[in-house]
Amino acid sequence: MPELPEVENVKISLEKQGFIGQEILKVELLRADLRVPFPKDLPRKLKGQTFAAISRRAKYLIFETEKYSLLSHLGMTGSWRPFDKKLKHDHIILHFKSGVKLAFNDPRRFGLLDMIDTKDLARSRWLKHLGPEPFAESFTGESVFQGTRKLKGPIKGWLMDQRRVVGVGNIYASEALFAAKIKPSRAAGKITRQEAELLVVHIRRILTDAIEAGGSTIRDYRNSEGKSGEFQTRFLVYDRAGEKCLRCKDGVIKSKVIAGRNTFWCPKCQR
DNA sequence: CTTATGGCCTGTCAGC
DNA sequence: TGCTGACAGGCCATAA
Repeated sequence: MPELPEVENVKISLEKQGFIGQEILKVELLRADLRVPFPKDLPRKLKGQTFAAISRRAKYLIFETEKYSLLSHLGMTGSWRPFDKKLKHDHIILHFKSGVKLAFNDPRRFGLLDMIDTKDLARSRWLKHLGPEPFAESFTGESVFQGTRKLKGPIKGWLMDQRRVVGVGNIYASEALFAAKIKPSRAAGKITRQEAELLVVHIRRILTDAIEAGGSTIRDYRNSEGKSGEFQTRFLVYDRAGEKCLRCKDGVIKSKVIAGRNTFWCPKCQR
């Protein structure tokens, strides 16, 4: 579900609600697993710890304590919210010393929770294969150009491959390629240096705008205060199949499954 | 190494 | 009003 802007907004909203500095008194597990089993020692390791920071790496949200980190992935439908009353699909509830509680809810259960020693985070099985953050200095037009040479798969798949660059999922891949005027089906290896440069600029711009707009809500996404995003009102191609292109006013937006997911583009102004 | 595919789950919506 | 099938913002294992 959530891509980088959505996860970033969950992080911001959790910070805003004062979850940093909260000491965990009790961990209430309502089931044994999500995408993978919860570590058996998860409650024992969390109990007595205090959240020192909440961070994001790629689409992972990480609650850091001095010793351990609770790493979470929202999958398609995961959400964190201050616990008030039990809802269907609540899977874990953290009880804090202040009396406040925090619940993780995930209907489809594509999400993930794991406990990792904070010092080992970057080397963990979840984070070690990840590519650069889109805002990292190392992510440049030149690095995209070099990293795509000779690849035959579609550029859209490359963008969504978290080993290449993180945080871009199905929606923002279509939007960024539209902005850069590149057809999603084009072989990654055929992207020119100039196009790679444009792509980086637009990925950053779109992600930045989407973060500021509170992310995109198609259906499920809410931040931890229950607020929907607004960026879905500014999609230029995503979910617009059959509509006139908003840029060239001539092409009709097409859609087709590329890299395993529905993809949208303008056949007239994307090459 | 790269790329394609299937599977994990539930909920919702369109079409019958 | 059901029922069925397709589809949904992600990721991983597997196979070719």
